[in-house]
Amino acid sequence: MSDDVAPKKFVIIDGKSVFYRGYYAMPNLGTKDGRPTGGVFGFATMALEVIKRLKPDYVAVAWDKPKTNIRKRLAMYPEYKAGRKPPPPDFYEQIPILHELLDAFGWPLYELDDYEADDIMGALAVQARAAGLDTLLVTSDMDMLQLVNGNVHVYALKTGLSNIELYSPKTFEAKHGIRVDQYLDFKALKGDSSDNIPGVPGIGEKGALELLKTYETLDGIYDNLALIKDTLSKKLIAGKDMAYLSKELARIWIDAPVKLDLQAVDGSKADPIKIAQLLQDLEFRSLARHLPEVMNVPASSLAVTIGAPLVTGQNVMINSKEQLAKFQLPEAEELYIYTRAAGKHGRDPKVLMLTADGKTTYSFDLAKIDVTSLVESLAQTKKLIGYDVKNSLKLILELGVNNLPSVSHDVLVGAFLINSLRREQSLTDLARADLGYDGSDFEDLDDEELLSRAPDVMAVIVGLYHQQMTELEKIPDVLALADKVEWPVIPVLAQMEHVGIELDTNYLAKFADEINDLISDYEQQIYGYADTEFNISSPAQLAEILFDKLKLPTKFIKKGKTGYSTAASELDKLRGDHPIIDLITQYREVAKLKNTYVDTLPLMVDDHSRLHTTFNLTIAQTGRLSSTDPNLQNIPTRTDLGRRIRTSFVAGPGKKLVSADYSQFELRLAAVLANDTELIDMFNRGADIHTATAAQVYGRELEDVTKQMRGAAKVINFGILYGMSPHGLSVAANMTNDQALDFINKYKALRKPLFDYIDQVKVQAREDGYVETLLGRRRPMPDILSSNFVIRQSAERAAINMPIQGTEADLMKLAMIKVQNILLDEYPKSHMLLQIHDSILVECPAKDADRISELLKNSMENVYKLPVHLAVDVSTGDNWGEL
DNA sequence: TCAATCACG
DNA sequence: ACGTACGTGATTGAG
Repeated sequence: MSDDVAPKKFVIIDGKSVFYRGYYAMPNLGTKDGRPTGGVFGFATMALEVIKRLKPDYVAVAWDKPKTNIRKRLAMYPEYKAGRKPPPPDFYEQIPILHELLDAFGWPLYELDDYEADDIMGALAVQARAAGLDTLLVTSDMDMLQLVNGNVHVYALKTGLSNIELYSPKTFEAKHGIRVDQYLDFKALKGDSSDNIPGVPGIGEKGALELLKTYETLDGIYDNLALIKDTLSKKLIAGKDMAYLSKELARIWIDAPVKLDLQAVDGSKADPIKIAQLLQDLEFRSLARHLPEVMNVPASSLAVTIGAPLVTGQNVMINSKEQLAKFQLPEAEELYIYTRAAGKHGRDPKVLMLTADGKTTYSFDLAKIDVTSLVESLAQTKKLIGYDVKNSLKLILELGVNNLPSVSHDVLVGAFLINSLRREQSLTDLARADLGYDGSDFEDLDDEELLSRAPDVMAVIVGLYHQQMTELEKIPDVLALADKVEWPVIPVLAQMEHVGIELDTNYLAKFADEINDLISDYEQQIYGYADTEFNISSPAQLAEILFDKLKLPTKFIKKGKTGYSTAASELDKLRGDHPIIDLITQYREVAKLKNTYVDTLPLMVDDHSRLHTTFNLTIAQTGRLSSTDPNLQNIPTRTDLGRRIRTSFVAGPGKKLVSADYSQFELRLAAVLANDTELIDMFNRGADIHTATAAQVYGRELEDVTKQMRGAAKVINFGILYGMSPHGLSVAANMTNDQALDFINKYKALRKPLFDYIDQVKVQAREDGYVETLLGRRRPMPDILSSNFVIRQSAERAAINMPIQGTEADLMKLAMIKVQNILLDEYPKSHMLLQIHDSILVECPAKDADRISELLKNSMENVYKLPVHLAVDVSTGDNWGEL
């Protein structure tokens, strides 16, 4: 292919359909000062994609006039497009912005009274063909297929905002069995509910396709009515007028009085600087960043608009003993720090960088020098500001320094505290999003490159820190939470991750043998019943065996996208129908244990047989920790077999494990948050809360409460914290819907303050757009105003739960800080090892076990002044399974 | 990469 | 008519 032969490309965008996409996909998108921008964002995203992918020479945008009266079609059929709702006001607010954007691109907008966008596109396409152009129509409207021919192509909008795909006639044919030129006749028969085009009553998609496959065209069908069976031909005769009317309604006109002016649609007039400014103003930062690449212009030409280049200072590289000996820590009390370590669990320190203000950065090559004594002095005198400071503190611990500096700010955690919904987590992502950084990924640099770019890294951390402090000062509660909880917990977690927990791999190896025997035993039995070997772990294959081969009843079984569910809750409904069900359940239990724990945990221990998890502070929307690699917060406890995994977690030689659990932590906190004095009193009297609740709901004496009553009360006591519905209760407590409804009503009357509180949280979420914990941690709740019922309800349940679960998380962190302070002071050989949301696990010298138990109970129960008594249970043993 | 499943609080 | 309890992470199979 040579350039002089290739025809020029003319892209015509169906503006409104693209705009609508964005408008509905991102209903909440807006600038900080409140201008809605969802539709514009959709259009801008698509516009960049069009430039990048289609590389057009000419571009035009077709638009339905806001008050088009589409007179001609209405004259034919007054109901045309009836029943369409007008778009809401924030739709129109965005139109002037769109005009600005089009102006920057230099793309003309074609709109005409009495003509729909379709017709304008049709007319332009025909004229473009005459001018020898290749025309690419970008739209989600399949009606455009009418226009397809050798020079006119349709690009369909696929899912997502920047996804366009050539809608080729061949694919169309393969999928539907008719050609694109039969599309208009197809629509004439089938109709279109969205445009209110009637079609032939009684004929739908299937019938229309069949007829057209046989008789080619609408005329062909009516010429051969005699050959069509009676029931169908009657419908066709009755609907003949409607069919031909529909055809005219759906026909795209090509005679709209628009004149294609190649000068006007010349795509090369786009002004990258203007576009960049506008995108920046609309706060579409990621789009702005991609602009240089999309428009094929140097990034530097747009640097001023898409983000000020980093102000970086000088780099003082320190990679020899001599240089290190001369080095003196800067005077400042607060130091910025960034570190990198390599190897399993960061065992191998590589890079350290420090600065007091970003002007002079000291970068240390840890492969060449030992900074232990430097780091030691750091610990005594400095407060740190960094990115993922926990990681830096672990590097310090790794060097053998146990006295950690305190944390003054962490830009990773800070970004999360300010907005937990944002996706950016890596340093590079944060720099790009908040500082307009447009360089390469810091994470991709090798150690040497990273050292040489230390001033950039530090400039980013300094920049993020100042930006975040400005934000945090506007939300003093969150700032206080950061200072009291979030920063101080970081060294605690660093220490826990560093110490790790011992795993008895011998015990686990023996358990593995048993498990393997069990698994092959279950496998053989299952294959026997199935009369074939298959992959029991594949839900697809399992469903086939159960429901096709064994013909088990599917009446009550949930159906997902991929077929019938084989989840435990569904299999439970089939118990008793076939012995294979119980076997599958048991197989799953042991297979899970084997794959997730027994086989994998031993591979992750260090030289001392200890496991080191990572606690993440910036994942859980409620403020809880999460644990990864391995996750030590979901070690089994609910079954006998599972508990044996816990047994393999042991105390080191001469030591004991002590666990301390808050009892009914969340329900107690709910009582406090709702100020439900009766519930608080019950807790403070030391009552069995579920039995007492059941007695109240059923109007019985305590001793007359049956197991079942208590069980139901327990379910709702927990369910209430998650916004449980009557249906949920009936399933979980195994009662009928009516019983559940009745139960909930009585409970509501009994716990009025609790329900008032729940309502109030929902109101607050709607008014403020966020909910918060007792200590001020926030969770944004954008979906609380969703027009989608299901999404809105789900947001309401999350909103109800967050203050409770989040306050639990906040207080637990406070308790850990308190415990750690005492341990460091008085029991330096004792260490917290794990936190599992409402409990902590401590390892201590055997002789200290009793005192540590007492200490934990005391510190945790008195962690925060509350009207409710917080009860903590402690227990001691040689392994976790005993506790 | 996603969906399904199941481990925990 | 819809879907049905919050918050996580790891593994597996399949596209």
